[in-house]
Amino acid sequence: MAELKQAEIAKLAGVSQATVSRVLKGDPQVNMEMRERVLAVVQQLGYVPDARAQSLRSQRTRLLGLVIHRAPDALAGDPFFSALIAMIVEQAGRYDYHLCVDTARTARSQRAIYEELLRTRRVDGLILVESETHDRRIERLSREGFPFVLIGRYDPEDAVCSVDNDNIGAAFLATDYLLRTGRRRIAYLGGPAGLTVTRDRLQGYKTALESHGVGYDPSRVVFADFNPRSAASATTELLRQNPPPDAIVALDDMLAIAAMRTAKQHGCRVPEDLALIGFNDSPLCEYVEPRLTSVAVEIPTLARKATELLIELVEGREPSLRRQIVPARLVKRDSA
Amino acid sequence: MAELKQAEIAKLAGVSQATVSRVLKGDPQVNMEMRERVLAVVQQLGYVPDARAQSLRSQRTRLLGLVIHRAPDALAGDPFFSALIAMIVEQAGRYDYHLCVDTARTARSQRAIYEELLRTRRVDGLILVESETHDRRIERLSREGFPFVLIGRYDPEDAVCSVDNDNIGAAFLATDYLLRTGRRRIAYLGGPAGLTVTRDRLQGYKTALESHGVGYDPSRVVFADFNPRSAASATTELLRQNPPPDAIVALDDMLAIAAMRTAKQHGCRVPEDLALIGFNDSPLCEYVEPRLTSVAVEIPTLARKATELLIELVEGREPSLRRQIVPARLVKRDSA
DNA sequence: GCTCCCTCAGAATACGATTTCTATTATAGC
DNA sequence: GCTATAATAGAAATCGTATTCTGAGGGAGC
Repeated sequence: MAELKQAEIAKLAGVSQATVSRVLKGDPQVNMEMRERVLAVVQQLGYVPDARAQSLRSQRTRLLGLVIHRAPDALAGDPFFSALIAMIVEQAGRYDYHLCVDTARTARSQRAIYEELLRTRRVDGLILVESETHDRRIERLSREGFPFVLIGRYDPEDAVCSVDNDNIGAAFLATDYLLRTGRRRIAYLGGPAGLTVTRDRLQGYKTALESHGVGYDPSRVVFADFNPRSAASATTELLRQNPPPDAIVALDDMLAIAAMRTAKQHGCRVPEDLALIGFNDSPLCEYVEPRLTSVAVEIPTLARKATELLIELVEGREPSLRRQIVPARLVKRDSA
Repeated sequence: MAELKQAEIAKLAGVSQATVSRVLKGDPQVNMEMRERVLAVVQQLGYVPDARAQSLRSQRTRLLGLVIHRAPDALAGDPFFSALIAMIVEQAGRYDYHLCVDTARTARSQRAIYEELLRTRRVDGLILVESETHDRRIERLSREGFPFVLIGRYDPEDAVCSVDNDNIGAAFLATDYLLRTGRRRIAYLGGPAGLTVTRDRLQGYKTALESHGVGYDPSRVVFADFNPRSAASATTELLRQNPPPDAIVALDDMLAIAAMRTAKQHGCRVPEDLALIGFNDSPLCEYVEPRLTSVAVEIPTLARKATELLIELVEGREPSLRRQIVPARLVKRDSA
């Protein structure tokens, strides 16, 4: 099978190469007879245009980028990301885009990877997750005018396109529920302190406490990295207090489950002595004992909106809504 | 910031564009003085070559493809794939390759996506997972001479490059362990019957039974799709038998955990009445109650070898080993 | 002193598509 | 019947880099 190019098709169809291109692009300026002649040959040979050449000429790769800021092993067990990736891929596919996934464990390699993706023009746009409160990537990308969408929130820059869970509302929901069911010594187990999501949920937690007239006690707030050891030691710190908390709102299900294990090891009964609420409503929740109550964030919606928004930016349309909030809801199970 | 091209750099450094290209490619045929002059300008302006142009000219995109044959929602909760993706990305990055992830839920879209990735030359090579016993993708790719590596095994074609867990050995390990601990009515809960991995592990299971002189009973073998309902109903089918099995070897941890839940709902005690062993040693195992005994497959090793093998193929080197087997080991916990 | 070869850098071309420009033909308008 | 205009397809330029081809200059060998 000889290498297929538009030139070959053109020769076989007895037209010029420009015409072949026009037919394939659906240009209306080409008459029926020619169009059919070309399409016949294209069909017969199964010709598909070379994406590399298209990319160069059109300055578009039809590739979107997703960079995940975690070491591969911290990512490995996390169902949030496989869901996110799957949904973005799915959604991008609808518009004929593909997804390029990268990871970057260290801060240095993070910058390098953004530099590379941006400068080499390998991708048309980027989806960012796990933003920090002062995020150099975001400032950089904004300055360069490179299309990107944030999954999460970013305060300083107002023009940044973002799609976010209603994290403040979600944490409020969880904390409020615990308060209503009689808990009073509610602790907050956050992720890394620099993450926007950690701060937003802390905010919702505080607001709920206030609305019930329960004092906010900073010693009941701890932070952990996304690994079991860190989560366990943070939980232990909470449980050692006197009196110990009677409930924990955790940043995500993995942390909540790690806390559950630790609590059990300390002889705590869940939910009698300690109520637990996680985030993400991951499949895990159903499988642990007791089943974990969790705040469901709609990952598919999040992914869909982010992807659509990014594609709008990439294709130069002005998005109708630059910031979108996806509501969350509490899924009650047995742990709280 | 004006558009940066080699031509601009060349002008500023007072050399030809060809020289700039040569310097950046590390061509030894260019003397020190010029090299430094060019590099100075490159550094100063932060110039990085355009990947699209490089792709067209060199006929290489430096992109590898991974196509996952599951509906996004079946993928969502599965930690195996996030681990796999993370590790492949990591490994590919070492060689300056990126990863493009696609999903394809239906058979038709599967073929379309392979067609597309292959014909458009958007990726340099493909990693295939979850191969079937008669896999048209594989035959197609082989015929076209397109570089690809299989994670899994494929019998008919001998020249196919693949990296696989020692699935037969692993299932033997699990089954043998159950037999040694006194179980006799051991069932096998497989995935979709067409998958090679389902068959290979069935093979190991059978061999172990035979080696202990325990008869193989086909009614103790059931298959399920990768979703909780399917797993639950397959398990129920097993438990309804008389006498019911006293152990289940499941194809993966998700299935094993689904089986565990179902068994509990039927009033079965685990492991007293029913022992359970899963596969993948995912983080889940630690979190369920009782903790799940599982066969650990080394996902990082698998991903690393597959990626390295694929890159060898892509770059036209003859790989030293076309088929590699990664050993598995049993991680004993509380469920068996 | 001349040739030969070697080193090295610039000029030119190729990669495969898209798009602008140009030319041809047909049609309309008067 | 002649020009103005549209419709349409071919020719040519372009995207930014890699590489082949070409030529200039210098050193070695006789």
